[in-house]
Amino acid sequence: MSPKKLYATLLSSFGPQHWWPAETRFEVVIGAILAQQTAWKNVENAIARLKQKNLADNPETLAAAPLNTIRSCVKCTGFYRQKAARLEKTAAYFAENYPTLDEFFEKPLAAAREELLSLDGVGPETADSILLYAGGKPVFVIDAYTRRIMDRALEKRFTGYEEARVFLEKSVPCNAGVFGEFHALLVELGKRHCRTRPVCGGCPVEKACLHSRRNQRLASGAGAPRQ
DNA sequence: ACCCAGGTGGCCC
DNA sequence: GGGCCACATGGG
Repeated sequence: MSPKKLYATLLSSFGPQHWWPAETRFEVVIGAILAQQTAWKNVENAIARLKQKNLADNPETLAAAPLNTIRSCVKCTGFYRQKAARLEKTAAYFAENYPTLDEFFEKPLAAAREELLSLDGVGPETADSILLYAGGKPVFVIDAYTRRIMDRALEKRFTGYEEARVFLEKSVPCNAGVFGEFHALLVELGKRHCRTRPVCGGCPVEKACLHSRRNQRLASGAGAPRQ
């Protein structure tokens, strides 16, 4: 199946996902860091706590907040000592250089991307999430779901992040709205299927259903695939 | 009592 | 480039 076909299939079965769930650009930045290796529900919780203390409004206030306060807010997302420190440092960087974030996103894409990647705790996926969902830049976000689905549904393997990104960016119209929707749909597919059930019925993309490590193990011999 | 979650950085070969 | 580890809470 081609990526384009996969996109069409997912869009018609799941409908638009309206990502990224955030009220401001800065909330996207915060959420992108907090969402690492964590269920989104925990991120919502953490952002709600930050907002309650008015710490999610702008980089300055977050940068000025006591580390322990940030920790207590983000504890529910795991890796909370790391994440609190990285949030504070990232906030300090923007507060110092681009207080409103607007000037940052006016920069050329490549320059903005490199700058994000230089921040502690911001790797390729986090950087691209910020560029795409906060900045409206046409970059495709590659996450674990996307890789597994590419492996199994498209039977395509990539050597690294960049190769996967370029491939997906070329697979559909180069448009931030389309990229964002496609990525959100891939995550939705991953979330709905196969987390608890090795084989799911009614999946719009059957081959994508065996994508977790556990399910691959179950499917590849040891366990008889049940139905 | 496991396994997994919308990763990243450090270190090794 | 690839493999392994630490980071840590919350839900299935």
